[in-house]
Amino acid sequence: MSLDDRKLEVLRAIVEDYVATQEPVGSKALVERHQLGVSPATVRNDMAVLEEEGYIRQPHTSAGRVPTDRGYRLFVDRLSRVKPLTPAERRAIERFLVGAVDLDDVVHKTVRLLAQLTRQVAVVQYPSLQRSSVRHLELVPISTTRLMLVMIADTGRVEQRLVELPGPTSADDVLELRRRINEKLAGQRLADTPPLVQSLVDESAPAQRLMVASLASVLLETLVERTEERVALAGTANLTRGGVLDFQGTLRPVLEALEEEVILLKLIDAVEPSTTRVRIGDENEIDNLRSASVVSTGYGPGVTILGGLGVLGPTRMDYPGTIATVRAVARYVGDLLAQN
Amino acid sequence: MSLDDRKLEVLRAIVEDYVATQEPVGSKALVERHQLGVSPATVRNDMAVLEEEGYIRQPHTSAGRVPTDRGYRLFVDRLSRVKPLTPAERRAIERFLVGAVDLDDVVHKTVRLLAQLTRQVAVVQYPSLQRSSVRHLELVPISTTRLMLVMIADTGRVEQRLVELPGPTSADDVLELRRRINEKLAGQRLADTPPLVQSLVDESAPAQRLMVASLASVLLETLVERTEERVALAGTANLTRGGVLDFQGTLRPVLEALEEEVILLKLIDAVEPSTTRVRIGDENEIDNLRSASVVSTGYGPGVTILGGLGVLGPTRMDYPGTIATVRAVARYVGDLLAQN
DNA sequence: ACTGGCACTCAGTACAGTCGAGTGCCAGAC
DNA sequence: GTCTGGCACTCGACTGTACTGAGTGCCAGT
Repeated sequence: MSLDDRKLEVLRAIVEDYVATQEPVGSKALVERHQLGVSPATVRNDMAVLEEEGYIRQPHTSAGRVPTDRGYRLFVDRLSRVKPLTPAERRAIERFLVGAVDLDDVVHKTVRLLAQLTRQVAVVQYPSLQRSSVRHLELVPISTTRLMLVMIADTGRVEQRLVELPGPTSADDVLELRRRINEKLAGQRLADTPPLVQSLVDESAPAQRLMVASLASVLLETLVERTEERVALAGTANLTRGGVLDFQGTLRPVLEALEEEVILLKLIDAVEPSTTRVRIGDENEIDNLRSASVVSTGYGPGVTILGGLGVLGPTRMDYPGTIATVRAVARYVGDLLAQN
Repeated sequence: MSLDDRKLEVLRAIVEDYVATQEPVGSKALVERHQLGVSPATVRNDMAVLEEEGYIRQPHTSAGRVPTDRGYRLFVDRLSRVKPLTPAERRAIERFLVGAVDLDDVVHKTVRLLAQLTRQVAVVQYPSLQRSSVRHLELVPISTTRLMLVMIADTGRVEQRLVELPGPTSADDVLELRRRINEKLAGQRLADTPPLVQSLVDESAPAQRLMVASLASVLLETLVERTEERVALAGTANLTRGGVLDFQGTLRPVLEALEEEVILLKLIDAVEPSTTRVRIGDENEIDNLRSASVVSTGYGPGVTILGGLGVLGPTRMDYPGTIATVRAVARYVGDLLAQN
């Protein structure tokens, strides 16, 4: 059965009012606040149908209606247009990078900006290594049997790892290796490096092969296997807005989930820039976040994806506004990083 | 007026019971649970005195007593002995570093361990740059007018910054500069570098002086001015233990405070290893944390301080246990970092 | 100096009654 | 067929009252 236009209009009104007031909304209040052109009784009938279809529900008899996850879903998909940003928001975004000196700085400023604008918890992934290229590899001798490997990516990310060598190695050998390694890998996309690293070992003089191999294994780990991407988080204090009502009484599970980097990454994992993903309540795979919604998107110059970012809040959130902000910030950060 | 031994014993009993049960403790329950050897009536008299002196208070008439900040202070200073760690805790600490591959790893594992053992919010500062030495400086050309400066400290910390050059610079010049800069700075303590950096500029050929100067300014910023130390945080979910009772009803202010790195650093700023600082409730300088307590100490090999670490929880916390754990972890991390 | 006894206080709980927002349903109007 | 006004009904929220019991302060007695 399909819903006619007025019923959809009623649903929209319910979502908007509920998001604004955080209180179940009744038929009378609804006709007063919106120009629906019909009487409360009619609205009641519509509500009954909407409830039957699972878009809204009553917390208890003799209370108003509240949208369900499914109701929000319909609202997001068909009933909301993206809200244009206010000039103030626009200005905030443009001003936020003043004095952003390096990648860390950009990411931190971005995540705080996002948290502040949306008044939710914000998550920003560092530019993914998978999608970056090697700019330079540096080998710094720590002792005769230890090296520090430093990898600089074109996105500005810097990763370092300690390498234990199988035996003493001369400074000259290290220098020579450094030259070869850069010759081979600089400019390559990280995803393409594994065979190159292997060839590096194969082409080594027998005397050095062992040493090169131990370096190579750390290198591979750093470049590829250690997919563990980094993320920044801000705005957890926003979880306490709206009292204890959201998140069914306790922040516990939400805070726990936010402590796990793996979970954060799942929340915002790669979506093409220009598309925005909205996960509402139960749609979340993570059990602890069944009472939350996540709005996320990818960022990067043009259509390439460097990483993801997004916000997390109660299902009762201002979806149009949040989506608009997340998109705007993502676009801005993408362009900004493209400049470097 | 001084308190006789039994009154102190009563205070200790109150603190211990309250921490365990989180409920105001009355005179009857007290004599039942502790061998005080006197009757409830006597205890009541003692309580009246303790209350008059400000060590305990009644949430309301006809309720038991609750320790005040002042009461906890006395308890910590004079009534508690450091609780020995359980074997399980001991094992956990010893096992935590398995596979810690670099500094980031060590810090993250430490902060999680600390949060888990104390069941509080844990904060760990990265080894302070101020107290580190330069191991190596690397200059990586990005374009003819841009360099990336990478500084590797002996503690394993790596800092990077982008440098905009005043004009095109050849690769050879960069290499030469790299050599000179390392010759001058490698092995030096960061705090001692400013005059050396200046001399580097002064000794440059006039043609290069401008370029060196711009590098030098970024260098100084990175090494010294940018005192902004890094911290890691874990266990915020622990704030929700004990219901909404702790932190007078709302986590808001606490979560807000924890978002500010500057505040976190203040919480755990340098105390000599081997001393432990305890700040109880109102003793905290930060208004948002007036309902919390912080236990912190410094870590480092021997008596040198590399950084601070600590935990934050409700004033109603298990001080002896927490203090013991914080100390043990600090000592362990200090030794661990000394090995590198 | 300690104790037992006693009157008192007051948060918490349980219960009954009222209020009102909101509903579902139905007969009638358009 | 669709909408509306009317009406009876439900039930959470609030109010007032009464009761309970943990805990107290004080005092007279040992």
